[in-house]
Amino acid sequence: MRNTRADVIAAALRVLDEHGLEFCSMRRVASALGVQPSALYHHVPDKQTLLALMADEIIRGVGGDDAAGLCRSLRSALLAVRDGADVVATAAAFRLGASGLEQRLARLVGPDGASTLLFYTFGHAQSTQTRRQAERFGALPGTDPDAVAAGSAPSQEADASFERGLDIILAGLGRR
Amino acid sequence: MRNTRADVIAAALRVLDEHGLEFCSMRRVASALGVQPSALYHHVPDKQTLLALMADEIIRGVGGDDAAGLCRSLRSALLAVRDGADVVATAAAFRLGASGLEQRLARLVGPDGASTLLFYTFGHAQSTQTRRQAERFGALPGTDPDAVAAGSAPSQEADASFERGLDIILAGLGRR
DNA sequence: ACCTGAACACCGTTCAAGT
DNA sequence: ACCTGAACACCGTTCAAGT
Repeated sequence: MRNTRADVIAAALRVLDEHGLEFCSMRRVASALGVQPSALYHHVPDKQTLLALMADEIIRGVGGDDAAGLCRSLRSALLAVRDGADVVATAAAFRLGASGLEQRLARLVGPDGASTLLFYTFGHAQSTQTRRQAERFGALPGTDPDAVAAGSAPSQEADASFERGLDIILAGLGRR
Repeated sequence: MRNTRADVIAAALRVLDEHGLEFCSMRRVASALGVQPSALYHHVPDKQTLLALMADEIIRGVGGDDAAGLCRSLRSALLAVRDGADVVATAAAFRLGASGLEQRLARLVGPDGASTLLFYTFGHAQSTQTRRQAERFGALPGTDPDAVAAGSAPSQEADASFERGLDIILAGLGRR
């Protein structure tokens, strides 16, 4: 037995994190595995399914006691791998609601609160990752080069911004 | 003068609406225009720029007096063309904040309120469009076939769901 | 200015065939 | 069961050349 499905998923996540979603092709995953592209189809029916399996892996272990904790945990899971928010958001649209995460949230804040929190969390994470990549090679207007070089200022402000938006939604949920 | 940049954008939007983002390739836009693929590069530097121009066109005319009206107007613009939410969300990430729409919102509800509302509106619209497409050929679990056939029930519930989430965020914003 | 034709370096996926 | 090799129908983009 040369490779297993778990090997394929792990290799795909490595390629994703190193090169980004745009270059995470079946052919590249295959070559990262030292195998022909066609070999992947023995483990996975198609690319869409592979992306869904990657998404499951990315959000595996997300948890928390309250709504805010759950959202923070989800957010940090999405930000842990390059383009993670994109991968999970796209895949979650097909497999309804990110692996029961929506149900867990719904139990805490109701279905409307759950979807509102999820849309916000995914949107904010996607925006953060897009900005990160723009800074990586483009020098975004209005960005302090030193702060970018330090690598801490952008994520610090992103964290604070996320908390402020979260507070707004939670305040709205409390009003009933 | 055979074709202008506006012709290219219009053709691209037609292809998008008929076939979806997945099949909205430079080659298909070219053939919709009766022209060779390479001809497009006389009007547009690359595909990413064409998508940004399409996004500008999609949200052209979005407006409103208050935050809720602005969000509703944006939402209906996104839903008016197939995969519109995806196209605008991706392009808006590069050209900051959907053509000053974020600034307009920020003036009404502050910067955190603006981004929270935008993340929510884009996320909800994307989810609605993904569901629509799943229903189009896959029969989503838990969906009433008659309601799908009628074509009104899904969008009616989507509208109501959008309003409920909007209310939550606006209530949270009012609390300050 | 606008377009053609040909090429380059890629894609996802299928399928017979090997071990 | 797992993989190779070759093929098919696509991509985005470049570039010389035509009118």
